[in-house]
Amino acid sequence: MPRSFLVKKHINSTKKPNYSENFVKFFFFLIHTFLFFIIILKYGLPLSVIPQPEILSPAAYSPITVWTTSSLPLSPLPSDLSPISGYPSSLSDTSSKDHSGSESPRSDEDEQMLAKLTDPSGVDVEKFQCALCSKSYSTYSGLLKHKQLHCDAQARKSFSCKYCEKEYVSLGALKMHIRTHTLPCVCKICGKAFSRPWLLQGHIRTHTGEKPFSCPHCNRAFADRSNLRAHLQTHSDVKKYQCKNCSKTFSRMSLLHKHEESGCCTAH
DNA sequence: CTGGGGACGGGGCCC
DNA sequence: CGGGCCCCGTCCCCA
Repeated sequence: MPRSFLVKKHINSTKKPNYSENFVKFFFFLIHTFLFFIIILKYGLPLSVIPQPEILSPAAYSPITVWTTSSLPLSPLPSDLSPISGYPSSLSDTSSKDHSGSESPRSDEDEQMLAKLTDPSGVDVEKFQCALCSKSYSTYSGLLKHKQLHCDAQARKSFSCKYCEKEYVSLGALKMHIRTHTLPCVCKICGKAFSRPWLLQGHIRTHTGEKPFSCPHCNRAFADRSNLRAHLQTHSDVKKYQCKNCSKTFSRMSLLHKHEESGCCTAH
């Protein structure tokens, strides 16, 4: 039963691109582009005036881009979707804070603007719920950060191994896994290959006879820490693994499995 | 058959 | 992001 925390879980088994989501992004891009030209036509095009916040603040967009909690876009606006520099940068800020909803002081203004953007009347701004995991946040920014860090990442990112069928949620985890296929660490003595340097080190001890892990209860020594740990169980009165049927305890899970397979469980 | 040792795999955590 | 180390676990072998 190998642990596989990093193995990607197929939340909705989507390796395919989300075309509907892309369409929504494109739709908002068109709206923003259209608004941008409307503003240019209305106020002219002196470049020094373009970033005027009273014109280009998100509040200026609120009559058009009001997002209710039920119609929020599933993914954050990409930076290239924002046609103006005055748009709140926190929308695409993945580097600050976690998804717990606690906000940094520097983003308070953005939060207020987002609250206006979301609901100018100030009514029902406490509830921003993730459609995937139902977690709620008091601000839209909090919801965005949550989705960027967790749910969207889980749903979108998929790093597949080219040697087998495994998928991982992070590139680092995938790279680490690929080493189990490429086996870059080779023993100079016998030529055996390993995925990681410390595995090779442990193997070299089988050649040198080095046993750096000593038992404090007897004079035995081991080349592998895990083997020492298993050995320590033999000194313990309380064995770690217990049979549910006969309450007999074992020092190793493999011994418990053997015991169960030998018929203890079926005998009861 | 059982208990224990040897060797090793793989993911997580920390720096 | 990568390396080193830790922890948990498995498989095989032998007394």
